[in-house]
Amino acid sequence: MVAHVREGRYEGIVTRFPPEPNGYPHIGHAKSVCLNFGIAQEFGGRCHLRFDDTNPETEEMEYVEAIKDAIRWLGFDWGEHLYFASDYFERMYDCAEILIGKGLAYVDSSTEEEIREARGTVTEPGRPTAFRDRSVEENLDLFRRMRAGEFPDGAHVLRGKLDLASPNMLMRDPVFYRIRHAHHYRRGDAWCIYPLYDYAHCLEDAFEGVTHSLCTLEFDNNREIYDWILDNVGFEEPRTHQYEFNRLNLEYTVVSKRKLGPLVKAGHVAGWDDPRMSTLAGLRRRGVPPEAVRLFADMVGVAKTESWVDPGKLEFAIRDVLNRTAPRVMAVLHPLKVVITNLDDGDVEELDAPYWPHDVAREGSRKVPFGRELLIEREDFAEDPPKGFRRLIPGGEVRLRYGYVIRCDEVVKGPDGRVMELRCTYDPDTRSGSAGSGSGRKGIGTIHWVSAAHALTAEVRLYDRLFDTPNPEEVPEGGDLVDNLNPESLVVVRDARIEPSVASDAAGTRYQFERTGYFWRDPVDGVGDALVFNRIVTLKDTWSGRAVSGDTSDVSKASGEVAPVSIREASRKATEAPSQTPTGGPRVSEERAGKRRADPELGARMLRYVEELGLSPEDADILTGSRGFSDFFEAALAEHGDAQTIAAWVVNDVRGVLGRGSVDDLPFGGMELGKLARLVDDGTVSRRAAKDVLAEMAAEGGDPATVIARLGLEKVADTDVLAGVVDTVLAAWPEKVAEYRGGKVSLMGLFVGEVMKATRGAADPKAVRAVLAARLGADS
RNA sequence: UGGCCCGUCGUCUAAUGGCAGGACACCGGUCUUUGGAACCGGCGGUGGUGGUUCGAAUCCACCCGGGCCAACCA
Repeated sequence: MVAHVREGRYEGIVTRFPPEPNGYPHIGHAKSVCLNFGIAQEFGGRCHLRFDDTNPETEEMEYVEAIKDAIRWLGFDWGEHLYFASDYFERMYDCAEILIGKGLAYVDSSTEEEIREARGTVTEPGRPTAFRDRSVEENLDLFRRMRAGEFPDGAHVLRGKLDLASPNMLMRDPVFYRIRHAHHYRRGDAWCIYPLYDYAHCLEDAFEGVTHSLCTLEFDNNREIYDWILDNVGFEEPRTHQYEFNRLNLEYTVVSKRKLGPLVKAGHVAGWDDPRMSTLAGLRRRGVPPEAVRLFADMVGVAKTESWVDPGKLEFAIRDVLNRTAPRVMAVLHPLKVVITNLDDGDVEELDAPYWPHDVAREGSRKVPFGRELLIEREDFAEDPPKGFRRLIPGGEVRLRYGYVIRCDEVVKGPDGRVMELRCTYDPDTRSGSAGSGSGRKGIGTIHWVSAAHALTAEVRLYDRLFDTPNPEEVPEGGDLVDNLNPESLVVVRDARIEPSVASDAAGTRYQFERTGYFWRDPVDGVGDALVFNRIVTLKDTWSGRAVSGDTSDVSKASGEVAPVSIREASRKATEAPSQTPTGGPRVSEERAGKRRADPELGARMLRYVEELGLSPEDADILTGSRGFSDFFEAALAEHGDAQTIAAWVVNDVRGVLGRGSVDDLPFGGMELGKLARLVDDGTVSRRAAKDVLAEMAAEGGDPATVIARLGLEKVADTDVLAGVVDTVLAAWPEKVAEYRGGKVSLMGLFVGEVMKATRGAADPKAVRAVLAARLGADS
């Protein structure tokens, strides 16, 4: 795409996000949205929002609104470029008539079953149905009557007339239109024929002037039809082209409308916007800031390899954003009463507590009341502390965040032995920020707290991942997705206590509850007086992780639990399993062997290449894969004479420039290759530069000597000349030279490469290496 | 089983045939009135075997592994 922009191939970049409005968008869609809108932004182009609503049976207005909401929430704007595929039905219809007129589409009156059956399988070609050879007139007539509503559902379809024997199943006369007397959510009953994806999508892109149509990997096979339709309808270059990227897979979650829906229906979650859902509505309700989703999309990137992303990455993105934007307040989830014995009932001090830690450059603070009765987190006290415990213990001290150091003098227990209350004394000289605040108490822990008399009671919903296996969709025989649900994905704490300041905060404020995580008020259940908080994400916790791995490893071993293996690694293990046993015989392609059996002459050449010419069986195999290829080799050999050299050129380099084409399409023949090889031998051109010459010949044709002259690639092997270039290069990379002399010999490639670049590939690399070695070895 | 796509640190992702780099995770340290954040350091990778080349993650071959395709869904 960068290349397209540089070449000026398109006037401007146009992308599109093309959802079907048949469900709620999820985090996977967010990746696509960020990609499409992000590219448009980056290249100064535009991105369309287009609803791909060609299937009247599944689509609803509710979903188009949900999708628009989600995109706006993510922070993107389609401006005036809002489109609906259903608005293009008339134009699509016209295109179909063009195809019919060209004899490239026909009305098939077979049943669905018959068509499927006649399509063949991946190993057997398809065969025509009885209607494939209808006349243009008959097809046109039938198609018009299909539109007019003369036929019931399924009576006819319009199919492209492509190639029933294509190895690509999608090219075996795909269905373009089907009859559906269904009510469309936007077009009502205006149409009773509806186009299918492969037919419609490329046209939609083309109508809108899209330049880059980005879709997920599984549409790879569809690209062939995409191009076929556009070419045959008559769209000319520069037109839209399809490019594929990897869809987002997130471990421990499902990213699929099809799988998400049943969870909602069965009541395993509270709805499409349940905060545990991977829907954008769910993420949004949970409190995830949109900026974090965008950051996450950037972090995972795009590629063509199927990837499974660790949800820890999303969590990192969320924390990264919230750390900078969420004010700190204090809340106690599991309260334990602390009585400050050297304070009287009426003693209340308003302590100043900044909203931001020292490393977040923001201003602001609130008052937190401090009095005789406090509440601290139950787990911040331990009668029998583990090693390294830095919180309150009997007789020990701890600092109250923004307040004083207290000492635990007495532990009061109930009849059942449960700790009911801690009786402590505070040290008035240690108020946070005061002169004596740190005196002699380095290394002391700090805990959060609230004043019992002033704290507000709140419900806090602690969310965790919805599933407890990396790939929830992978279920054993007879199992169900539901079996993989994490039973602790939601823990509700009903009597948490929170400092009173939050009552007056703006709606939508995201907080950090110090030391416990990021939270915000649930936008549905937490409005008005109802204090209901959702945990957005925990804080990173290096302590409990350590404690857990230390304490419970034996337990998990005993219970037979196996550490979850990542999906990628599992597949790699499978790769390694079969031992690599190099077979004794030559490795030849079965396909080419077949061709040789069919053409005895090729078989004979194979034999001759190995026995007379002394080529390796592998090379001989490739060279005899077809008559054309073999002829090319022989023509080159006739010109040059050395079989090894020519074989290497043909096998490794000619095939490289060929791409998908055949040698017969090359604008030069074997003879020219032979000449080129001779020019390498006689020192006219370096082998390296000769590759560039070959590429040029493949692109423009021509005689090798002429191309060399035109490109100015005559070999430079003169030591003095090279020495000059070498010195220039070394002078430009002083620190690399030092590293090289320090032992990093892999840098030689860099130097050689730079010299080659400076001479545009004309230098003799062997000579360069020699000069370089001399220079770098000397004066060290 | 035919065709197509894809294999780079545990994970995600870079590297016109020329320095295998970044991020997350993990481990260690510094700092710290959040066991947070920040900072510093460490661990760790080109699926395999051959070939071409001065030089291969990149080009060629074979093998291994993964994915997609036989809806009148998208």
